[in-house]
Amino acid sequence: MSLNKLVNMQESLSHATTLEELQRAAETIRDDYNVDHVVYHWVNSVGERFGCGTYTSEWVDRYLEKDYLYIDPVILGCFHRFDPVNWKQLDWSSKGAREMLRDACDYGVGPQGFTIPVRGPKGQYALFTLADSRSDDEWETFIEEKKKDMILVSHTFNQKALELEERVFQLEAAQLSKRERSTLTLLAKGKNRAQAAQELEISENTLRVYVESARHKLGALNTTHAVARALAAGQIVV
Amino acid sequence: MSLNKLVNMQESLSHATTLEELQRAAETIRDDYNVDHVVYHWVNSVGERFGCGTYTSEWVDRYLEKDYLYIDPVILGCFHRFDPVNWKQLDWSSKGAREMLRDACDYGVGPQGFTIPVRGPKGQYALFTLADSRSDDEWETFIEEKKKDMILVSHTFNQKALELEERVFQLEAAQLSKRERSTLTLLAKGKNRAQAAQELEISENTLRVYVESARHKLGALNTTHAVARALAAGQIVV
DNA sequence: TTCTTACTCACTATTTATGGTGAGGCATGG
DNA sequence: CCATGCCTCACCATAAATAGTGAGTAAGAA
Repeated sequence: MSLNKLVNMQESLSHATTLEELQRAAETIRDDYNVDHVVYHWVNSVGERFGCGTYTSEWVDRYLEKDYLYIDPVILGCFHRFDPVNWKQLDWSSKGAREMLRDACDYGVGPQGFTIPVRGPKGQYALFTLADSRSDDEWETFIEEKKKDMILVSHTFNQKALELEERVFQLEAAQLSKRERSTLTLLAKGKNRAQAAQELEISENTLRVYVESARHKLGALNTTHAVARALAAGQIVV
Repeated sequence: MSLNKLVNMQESLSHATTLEELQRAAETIRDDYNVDHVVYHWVNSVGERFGCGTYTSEWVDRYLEKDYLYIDPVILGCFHRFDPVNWKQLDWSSKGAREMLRDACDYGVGPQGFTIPVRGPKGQYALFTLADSRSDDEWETFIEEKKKDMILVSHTFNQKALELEERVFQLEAAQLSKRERSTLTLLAKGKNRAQAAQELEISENTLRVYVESARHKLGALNTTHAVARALAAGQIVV
C-alpha cells in the first residue's frame, strides 16, 4: 500500500547524507511507484546546478549539449509556479519545446511527466520530477492518486539537498545588522540615500556607513549589487 | 481518523476563493485537529502582508503594536529555513523574544508551536502555524503524528493564497525585452554601466536607454529599485 | 569588567548615474 | 502598407553615489 512505500522511502532518505544516497532514493521511488523515471534537480544558493535521478547519462549529456535548460518548458514554466504541474499543462507551443519533447521520448523520457517546484530560503530552486510513458488517462489517474505522496517526498528531498548544501558552505551567512537591512530595504524600494536617511531618522552620512558595511559583508561591488544579493540571500524583503 | 479530516479539509479549501474562506478553513483545521490556534500568514510578491487564522484580534493588535514582526523568532528563524520547525528549536535567547513569548501566552498563544515556511515563485513567503498550550512531550508526539498532514495542508493554503493574489494583480506583468533583462541582470551582478555595456557589446548610451525603459516598465524610481523589482517579479535571475 | 558589535556622525574630491529628447534601422503583425 | 516595439546611438547639464578614514556612544556578551 502507498503509505508503506512512503514510509520506507522516507526512512531510507532520512539517512541520506550524500548525493549518491539521494540518487539511490530516487531509484527506490522509481521502483516502488512503478514509473519510468524519478529525477531531482536543484540550483543552490550560489547558482550551481545539481541533479540526481534515473535519467540515463546519454539523455543528460544530450540535454546539456542541446542547451535544453533554456528551452525546457518544465524548467521555464515551473520557475513561475508554486503548484505541482502535469507536463501536459505546460506551454509546448514553441518549436524548440516540441523538438525537445520528441528528443526526450527517443531517449525514453516522457511524454508524460509531473513536476513539483520547491524553493529554499536563499534562492534555492528545485524540481522533483516523475516521468513516464503511459497514456494520458492513466497518467492523470496516477498523478491524482500519488500527488500527496509526491509532495511529501519532494519535501524530504529538499531537506536533504539543503543539508548537503549547508555542510558544503558551512554558514558563510553574512549576517547584516538591523540598520543595514533597513537601509538596503529602503534602497530596494527606490529611495535615494537622502530619503532613506530621513525615513530612518539618521544623517545621510550614517546611512552611507550602513550601505558601505553591508556592501562589504555581502561582497558586493555597489549598492545595486548589494541589494540584489541581500534579496537573493533572503536578508531583506521588498 | 486523520486521513478523513485531511480529505475534508482539502475538499473545503479547494473551493476557497476569498480570504474569509481561508479563515474558515483555518478554523476547521483547528477544530478537527484539536489545537488552540491555526494561522496562515503570507507576504505577497509586492511585499504586502496578509494573515488569517484563529488568533484573537487582541493578540494581532498587540503583536503589531509592539513590532513583534521584527523580533519574533518564528518569523525571523523560518525565513532562513526550509523545513517545518517546532518552536522549541528556535532561538529564544534574546530578551525581546522571551518577552514576546510570555506576552503571547498571556493572550492564549503558545507556548508550543509548529510552523511550516513556504516560498512562492515571485518572492512570496508564507508561514503556516499551529499553536498550542499542551506539554512539551505531548506536543512532540502530536507534531510527529500530524506533520505530514500539515505539510499537505500548508501546500493547499499556499496554492489558494497564490490564486487569490493572481486574481488581484491580474497579470500586470511588465514584460521586459531581452536586452532590458540582460542589462538589469548585469547591473544586479554589480557591473556598472560601462562594464555592462562592454559585456553586451553596445554603447553605454544604448545601455542607458534599456535601463530607463526597464525602469519605466517596472514603475521603478531608480536602477536599484528596478533591479529589486525585476528580481522579485522573477524577470531576472542573478 | 572588558571586549565586541552596532550605531551614530563628519569631511571632500572624484566618479557615476539620471532625465529628457531626437533619430535611424529593422522586424512583425494587422 | 503602416503602426508598434525593439535595438542602436548621441548630447548635455545636474543630481547622486562612491571611497576611505576617524571617532564617539551605547548595549550586550564573555
